[in-house]
Formats: sequence, structure tokens, C-alpha cells
Amino acid sequence: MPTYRQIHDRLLGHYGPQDWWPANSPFEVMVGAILTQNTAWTNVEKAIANLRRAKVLSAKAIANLPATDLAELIRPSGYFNIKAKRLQNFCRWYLEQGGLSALKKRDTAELRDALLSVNGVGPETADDMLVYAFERPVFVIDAYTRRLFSRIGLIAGDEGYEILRHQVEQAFARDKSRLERFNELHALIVIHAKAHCRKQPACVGCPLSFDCQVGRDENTA
DNA sequence: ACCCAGGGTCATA
DNA sequence: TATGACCATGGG
Repeated sequence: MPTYRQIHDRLLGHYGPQDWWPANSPFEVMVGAILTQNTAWTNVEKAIANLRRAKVLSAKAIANLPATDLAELIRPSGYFNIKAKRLQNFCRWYLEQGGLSALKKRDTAELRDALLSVNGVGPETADDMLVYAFERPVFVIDAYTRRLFSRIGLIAGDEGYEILRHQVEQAFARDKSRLERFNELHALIVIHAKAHCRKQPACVGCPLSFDCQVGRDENTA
């Protein structure tokens, strides 16, 4: 049974560095993190392109936009009514807190709690922001990660989010460059899942030498 | 036609 | 604490 570190190394060797998050600024990372909730990234790209074209890809602009206008711009990303509210909740909070420069000064644990206090920001979204916008060494747990680790046998699969996060983070606790490891591992797992989608009957050419089928929901073993 | 995507919130038991 | 309903577009 491979270790978390071996999984990281094998995926990295096979797919190469992913250079995440695909965004032009920390704020754009945060917008994308909210828009990609349970949504394909290709749809998020369209929504972000709309925001950029409308010149409202900033906290102030989004906070001051009529909710119905914002919803229309982000329509391609799905759940557009609720996500318009979430984006505005977040942007107003972001401005109240003093913006990026003020947030960057906060301790990681405190910043995480603050992010989680925003309605519409859950654990995965907060951790996406912490790693890819604030460069803090936290590991993001998503559905793919649960499937992969449980099918390999490293976890049961029904553990709580925090339990899993700490378990993986502990595996790299003494790693000098664990931020880069957490950054890559999450991105690699997502890319790996996309590479082995529903079109294939098995995890063909799996770099983990294991038919993990991360891109499939069923098949729990 | 069906499945699900780089989740989160809220009501209910 | 633990399910279930709900949110909604777009690609395979």
C-alpha cells in the first residue's frame, strides 16, 4: 500500500507539475473557488470570462452589482442565484476585513476560521483559498481524494473532513516544502480523475499501478 | 435520456 | 450526528 508521499511522487512523475490555481490573481482564485462548487471548471471559465469582459472582476464591483445582474453574468457556472449571493457575501466580507493585504497578515488557523464564517464558504472552498491564494500549507479534501485514498485502503472513506485533512497534513509534517506538496497533490488528484473519466472501463495506464477509477462514483473497491 | 462536475446550506429526526 | 432536499448549467 503506497504512502501519501509515494502517491504524490508517482502522480507528479506521470503528469508533471500542474502550476495551480488557474487564475491571474489571488482574488480571482477566491472567486473561482466559490464558482467551482460542485461544478465543472470549464463552466467556471465562462463565468469568469463574463465577469472580466464586464469589468467587474473585483471585490468592490461584485459587491456593488445588482444581484440579478451578477447572477446573469455567472449563469454558465450553474447555481447562479445562490452563487451570486455567495460571491457578494464573500466580497463584502473581504472588503470589511481590509482586503488582501490585511488578510495576508493573519495566522493560518485564524484566517481559516474567518473564511469559514462567511456564508457560502465551506471547508473545501476555504482550503482552496488558503493554499492557492494565501499560500498556506493546508491540504484540500475533495470527493476525488476520498475515493482515491479509500480505494487504495489508506482511509475508510467516511471520516470527517478535518480528520482526513489532518491525517494527510501529518504525513508531510516534517517536509520542508509541504506547501508545494499540498498544492501539487490536490491538483494532481483532480487531473488524474479527469484523465480517467467515465469513457474508460478501467484506470488505464494508472501511474499508481492500481485501478483506482477516481473518475467514477460507483465501484467502491 | 442519463450522469455528474475541483460543495454548501438548511430543515428535519 | 446524520441524512435529504435544494441549488442549475453544460459536456460526455
